[in-house]
Amino acid sequence: MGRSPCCEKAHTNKGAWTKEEDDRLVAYIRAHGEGCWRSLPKAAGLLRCGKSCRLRWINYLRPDLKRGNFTEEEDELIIKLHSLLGNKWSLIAGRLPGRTDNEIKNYWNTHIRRKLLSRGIDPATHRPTNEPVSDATTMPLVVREEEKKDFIGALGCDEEKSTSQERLPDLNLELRISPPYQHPTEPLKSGGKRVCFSCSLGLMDGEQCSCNSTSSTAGSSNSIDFLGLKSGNLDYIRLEIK
DNA sequence: AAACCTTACAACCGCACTTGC
DNA sequence: CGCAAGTGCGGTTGTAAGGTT
Repeated sequence: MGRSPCCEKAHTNKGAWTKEEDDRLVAYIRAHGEGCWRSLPKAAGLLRCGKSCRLRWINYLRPDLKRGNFTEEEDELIIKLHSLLGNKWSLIAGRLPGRTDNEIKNYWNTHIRRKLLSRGIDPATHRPTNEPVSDATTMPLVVREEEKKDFIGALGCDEEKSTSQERLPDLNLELRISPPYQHPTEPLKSGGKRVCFSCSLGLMDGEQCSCNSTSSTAGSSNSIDFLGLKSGNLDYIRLEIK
């Protein structure tokens, strides 16, 4: 017996949402909060599938959505994050406040792909389109042989100790993006300034941000080039390995 | 003005993952 | 441990709007 359908398709509306449906959904979520999407449509008096309600809320009705055109800074950030993360739209959206994964995905497919192609860059690999394709160059985060050694070294695992028969331990290469770690009690580096994540990623500048950082304005020569996002020379060696 | 084409984006679908029993 | 339900994600489709012929 297979999985039951997520909703009773015979009794649900499809297609574009009406103003009345939007109002009902917003009113219900304001009163009861998000969650339990499966039971929400019935409780809110909507003839919609729970998934459809969730999508409508997340992508269109949420009050914290930015809407409007993407800025040049957002464009560049999306390109750089995509080169790091690939088609992980939800992760990319997590770095762009007020933007949704669906919005970024659509924007990528309609605008940025073309923009990169016009620059002679393959949007899938982020490499020049005229560059010969090989296994070592097709994936954004492929670790080449010489770089594997760096990884092993960074993990504190001496390769010489592992015989060819010995199986290397399974590595969890789940990547987490975070600013360089600074211990709260450690003396401050970088000219006595702490690193602000928003500023170093270019999401805010020193004046907008409450970090009071004067040296972290996007583009400033004093600011940290986090993972090479500013220079374009991606530095995944510094990505934290769990 | 009409037909056709292109673009943009909302919405759907199916699969994978997580969680609870 | 296995199963089912619930949820989230990414790929794809449908269609309205605008542009071109």
